[in-house]
Amino acid sequence: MVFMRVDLEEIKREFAKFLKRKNMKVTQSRLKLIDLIAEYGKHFEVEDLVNWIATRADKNVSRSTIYRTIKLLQEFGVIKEVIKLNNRTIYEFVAGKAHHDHLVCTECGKIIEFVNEDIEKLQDEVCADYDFLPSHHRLEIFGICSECKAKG
Amino acid sequence: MVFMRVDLEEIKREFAKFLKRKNMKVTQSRLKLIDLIAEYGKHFEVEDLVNWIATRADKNVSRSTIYRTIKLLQEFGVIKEVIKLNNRTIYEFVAGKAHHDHLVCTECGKIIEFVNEDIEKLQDEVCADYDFLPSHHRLEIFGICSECKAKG
DNA sequence: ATGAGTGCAAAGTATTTGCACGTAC
DNA sequence: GTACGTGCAAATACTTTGCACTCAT
Repeated sequence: MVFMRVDLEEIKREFAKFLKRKNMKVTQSRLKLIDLIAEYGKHFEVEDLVNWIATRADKNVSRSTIYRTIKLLQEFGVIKEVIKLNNRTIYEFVAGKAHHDHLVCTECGKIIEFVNEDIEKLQDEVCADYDFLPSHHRLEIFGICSECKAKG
Repeated sequence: MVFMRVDLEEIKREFAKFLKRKNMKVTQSRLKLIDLIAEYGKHFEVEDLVNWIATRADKNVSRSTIYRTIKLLQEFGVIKEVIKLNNRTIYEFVAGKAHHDHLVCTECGKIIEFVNEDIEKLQDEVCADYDFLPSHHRLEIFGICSECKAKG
């Protein structure tokens, strides 16, 4: 269980505003899903999340609604697709976190986050060179983590 | 039609060696696929490639063999997964090319390649900091390209 | 009240696999 | 000759969608 430093209630209030701006309804399911994702943990795959939620008799949200809401939460910005490896997509709950990139251990699957301002700056320079207007980016470095390296 | 500067025959000879090293057979299909991918063009999605190949009565290779061989070609290093966007995977024929990263226009789908040695160096530094042994990486910057920006 | 949201099951995509036949070695 | 590779069709995995019912406004 990971405790988030962010205020979930605050996120839900902001999400409600976001929905209203889009003339969409503020439903129980949509708000519940934020709680559920926060409780589930930081990184997740949709399928695992769906199965986990299915075991919780109290807070049922269906597979379709989960998929539909995840799209909204991505648009809202509280969730991001972070890793695309093989055919798996790993999402991340990023509320209140600065942008960061990832080191992915191909041995044990561990995901290490890092921030490097210089890399970000260089990316902006590259974009400027190509007259390209960046909206977001994804940097994944695959390899072997310290622990797996030690194990051989 | 993109003309490759690399020598396809040379690549096929090397791929044959690679297969022999793995005690696998050097088959017509496996070699043909290299020609077909080179002819098809630089960036491709498997499904499009499969459909295009299906139209060529002379050089048929089945969907299963294409999927199976693409894995081998990735392992061999002549093909890379470059973009993962939505549920599409775009592969790239990278023979004889230096490593590079991509700017992806979310408007028109155009892919611009760039190389930035400084970014690569900084990545190595990050890995060193985390005692992480990198094998490869993928950097995708999404945004609007110059032309689409001009169009509004 | 009414139109958007939900859950279900069915339909789509993309990819993998089991099996009988074909081919490289 | 024999094991590996291939093509086919079926299976799998993930995601989307049509529809009847429900709920937010």
